[in-house]
Amino acid sequence: MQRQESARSSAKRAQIQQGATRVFLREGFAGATTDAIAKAAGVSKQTLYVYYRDKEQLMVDVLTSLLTELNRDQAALAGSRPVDSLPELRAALADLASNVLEAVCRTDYLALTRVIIADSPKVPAIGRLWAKTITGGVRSVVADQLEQARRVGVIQVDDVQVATRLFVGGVLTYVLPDGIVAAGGTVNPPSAEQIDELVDMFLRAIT
Amino acid sequence: MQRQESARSSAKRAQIQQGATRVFLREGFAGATTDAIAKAAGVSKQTLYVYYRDKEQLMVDVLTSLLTELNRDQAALAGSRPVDSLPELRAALADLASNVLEAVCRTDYLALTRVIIADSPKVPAIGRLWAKTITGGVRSVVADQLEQARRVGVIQVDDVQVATRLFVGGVLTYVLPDGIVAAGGTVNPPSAEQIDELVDMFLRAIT
DNA sequence: CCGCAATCAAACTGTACAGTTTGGTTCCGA
DNA sequence: TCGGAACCAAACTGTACAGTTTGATTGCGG
Repeated sequence: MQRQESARSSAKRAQIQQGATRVFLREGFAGATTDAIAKAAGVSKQTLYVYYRDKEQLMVDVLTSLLTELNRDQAALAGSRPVDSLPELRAALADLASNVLEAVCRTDYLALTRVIIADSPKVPAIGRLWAKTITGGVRSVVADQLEQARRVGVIQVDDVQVATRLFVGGVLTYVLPDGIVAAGGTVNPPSAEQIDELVDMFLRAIT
Repeated sequence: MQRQESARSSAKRAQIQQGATRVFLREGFAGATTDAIAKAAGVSKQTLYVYYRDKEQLMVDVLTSLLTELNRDQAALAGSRPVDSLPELRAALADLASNVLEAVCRTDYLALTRVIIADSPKVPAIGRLWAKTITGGVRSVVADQLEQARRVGVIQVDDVQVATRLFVGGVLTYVLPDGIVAAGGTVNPPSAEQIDELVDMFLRAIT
């Protein structure tokens, strides 16, 4: 039987998680020393090993938490309003795009992505979780929105999946490839005008 | 005065580079031990340090070579035919897309990307080189093609840059986010039909 | 107030690895 | 055939670090 964790000890665990998160995102797996993690968490190294078998399991826990949290945020976007006119769809897509871009531009997020990419060969489970929750998540939100618009005849499009890829790809390309290699530097998301232009162009393709 | 390198010694250097390339792409910077590199290159560890000051400089050299080589390949695509009709543009874009996707799907390339992303915080120069040559390179090829088509009136589009992003993003999204975290596994590029559909859809946006 | 459980700091152990040193071997030019 | 330059294998050094051990300290339930 799994032993129940007391309030006190689960608080400690959270404290460790928080500290470890900071260090892992800043330094990556290899660069993060257990001493640094313990210090960042305000916890003795020894305690750290009471809660986690080893460094790898700690990182898996940290990344899993971050991903599920991000996934929750996304789910919030997901319940996006049904549309029944073109201007409404336009607004919905622009909104979606700017939300996603803002989220992605947060330094944390870029750091997380970098860490996952760097270490996914070592911890494939995390890579798969990432693919499912994040990229897959955004795609499914957009696809749902488009599918709904198609059903009510706002747009005409043969293959919603292809349309989704075109849109999501176009949006992400503003930030991803360059932002991810730009050391610690923040990336600035594109302006509202740029987003609008992209959305307009995309809509022309599917109306 | 810089001493001239003999034919013999530059052959050794190339040999070291080749071995190091294999190991770095497979293991990343941290994971690649100098012993493994020496063995893969068929060279004594000692010789390795005759040619390179340290591991970091060796990796910079390896990545720089790979990037400039890739850049050359791309330049070959760049001199793409001018078009003066829509079907020609369609064919040119589909061609471009399938070439790029094929290149990107090669395991080497994905591994290279992963390594660069992982280690760019440590070696920012490489990150910048990557951004300039690869992502920037593809974008500029596409932008040139579109600009030319616009000049001769084949397409109408306000902002060629935005259109370029939409297209390149749409194309890359087939492979990048998932392929890069999928451990060593190869990714299969999308079928010709999928590419065609994407191109058609894109063209509808800009005609 | 007692005693146990959680925590702590700090020192310790073992291993992995970058980079060096040593002492030979091969090969090439004179 | 000699001498030196490039190369080799293997052993060595120093450091960084994951994980452990030790022995003291705190704080809470009873």
